[in-house]
Amino acid sequence: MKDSDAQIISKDMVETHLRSVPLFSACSADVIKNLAQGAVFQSHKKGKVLFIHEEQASRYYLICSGWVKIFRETLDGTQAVIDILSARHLVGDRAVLLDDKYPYSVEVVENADVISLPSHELKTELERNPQLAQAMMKLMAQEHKQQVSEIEHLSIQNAPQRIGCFLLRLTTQGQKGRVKIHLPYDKTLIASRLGMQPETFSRALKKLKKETGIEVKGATVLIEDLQRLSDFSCAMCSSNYPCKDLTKKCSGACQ
Amino acid sequence: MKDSDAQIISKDMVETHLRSVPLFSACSADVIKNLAQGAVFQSHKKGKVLFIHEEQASRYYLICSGWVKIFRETLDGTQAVIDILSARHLVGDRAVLLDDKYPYSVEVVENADVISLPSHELKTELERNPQLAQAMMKLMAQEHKQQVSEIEHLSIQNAPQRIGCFLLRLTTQGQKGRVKIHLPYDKTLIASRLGMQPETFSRALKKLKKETGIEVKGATVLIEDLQRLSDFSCAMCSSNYPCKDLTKKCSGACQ
DNA sequence: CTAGCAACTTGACCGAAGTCAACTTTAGGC
DNA sequence: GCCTAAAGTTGACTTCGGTCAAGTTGCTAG
Repeated sequence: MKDSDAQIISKDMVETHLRSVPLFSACSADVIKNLAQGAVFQSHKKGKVLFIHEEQASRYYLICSGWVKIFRETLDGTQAVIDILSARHLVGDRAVLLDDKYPYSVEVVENADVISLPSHELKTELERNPQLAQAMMKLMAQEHKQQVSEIEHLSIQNAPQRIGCFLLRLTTQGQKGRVKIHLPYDKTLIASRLGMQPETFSRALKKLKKETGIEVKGATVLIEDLQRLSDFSCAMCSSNYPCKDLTKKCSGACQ
Repeated sequence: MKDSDAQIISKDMVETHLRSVPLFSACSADVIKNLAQGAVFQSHKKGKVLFIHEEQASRYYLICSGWVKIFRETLDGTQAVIDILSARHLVGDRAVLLDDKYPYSVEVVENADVISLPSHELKTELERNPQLAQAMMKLMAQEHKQQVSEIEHLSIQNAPQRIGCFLLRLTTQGQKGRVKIHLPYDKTLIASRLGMQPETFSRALKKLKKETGIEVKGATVLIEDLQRLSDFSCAMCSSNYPCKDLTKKCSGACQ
């Protein structure tokens, strides 16, 4: 069985997908057409590696569905999972700017449809299109903020708090009280995303249940009291203290 | 005693400092002049806070000398130190792009000369100057790479390895064999920069001595064998495995 | 030169998370 | 529907790093 398929889909489809990316949403039809040159749509199975760390970056990728894992790996196989991305996210686009090697590896972790795009078109478009460059800078500044949060979480939150924060980010803005959520991918994967072992995840989730009254059944989590979960998780998180005040914007704040 | 001084220094001086920043090095004299509008040069003592997390960002800062600490803080006072910057670095410039609040606090940790600059001029210059925008994107992509490394280090390196990596980054490219280096700031501060307690730092450094044969006397560290230190520290670091091969570029690689 | 204080070190202890192994549950392929 | 493999859980144990307390060192202001 093949673990990937280069499919012929219409140019229109590719362009529709491109337009769905926040970075490109304000681009004119012409710009989208340029960016779409040389695009290849592929359906990948779990396990497919899109590219690896230190490989020269010649293409970048748009995730249309499924999930991909961004990670780095030491010689002995220890992995550090940097992030896990889903639909409408780009990956590998940073290396384009620097004409450099990819700074990490990317692997499909839930069957994914992906559009592979040549770096060159994006690079030239960024050079001649100030609006796009502006959008790119904003996107990067936004992601910088999130990475700073990530570093903070790794350094000062304990395992149950990191899980709590993760759950809160799965809720949608403005929800209150009882909320039911569905874990987007394997618990083992969530564990590595949060920088802990599966065993630790399992035990920490148990502790979180006891501390915040959430209920867990398989991949379904019932949060009995959002505020209580937020109080517990955000105690060790600087994200604007209103994070504690769910009526404002907890889930958004914990970024 | 005042802990800061707004000094009148010549416009020329300010412009010279601006030109020393990699981001601005390729800018024309006119652009530099624009950016320098409303600049204020200040000498700050240790402890001075430049700005705090969640404050609306109206200015950004250029460090001319000394050291400043970028950090986030929870309600109970626990700090996560994100980075520690010195001369020719900008801080607070990301928030400019987003017209947003600062995503962290910044405090002077070694008496520092700082130039405070209005966000507005940078923002308009980035909008109308594609070369500058291009340079900004490259800078951000570069820093993104470093932050990914930071996340990796926090998740998979232990305390002695993180210290080893820090020491390696203090050596200059291409050095070999015996190297003498000077710690740039307090050990306590290095400890927090590396996400550990001062006691842990002290013990981990002792362990690093035993494992790699380095010698420590106050703030002076004598690395007997760079390769040996690199082998030990970079075992838990994905940064291009040649990192292990110092003849190439270890210190640069561990970024 | 000296007093005082901050930085640093060391020891004893504790708790969080990692490791290893055994076991249960779940989900996908035939 | 059954079988297998992977995912998840649990227990026992270890290790690393944090905490608290008691030093020591070293700098600096007077």
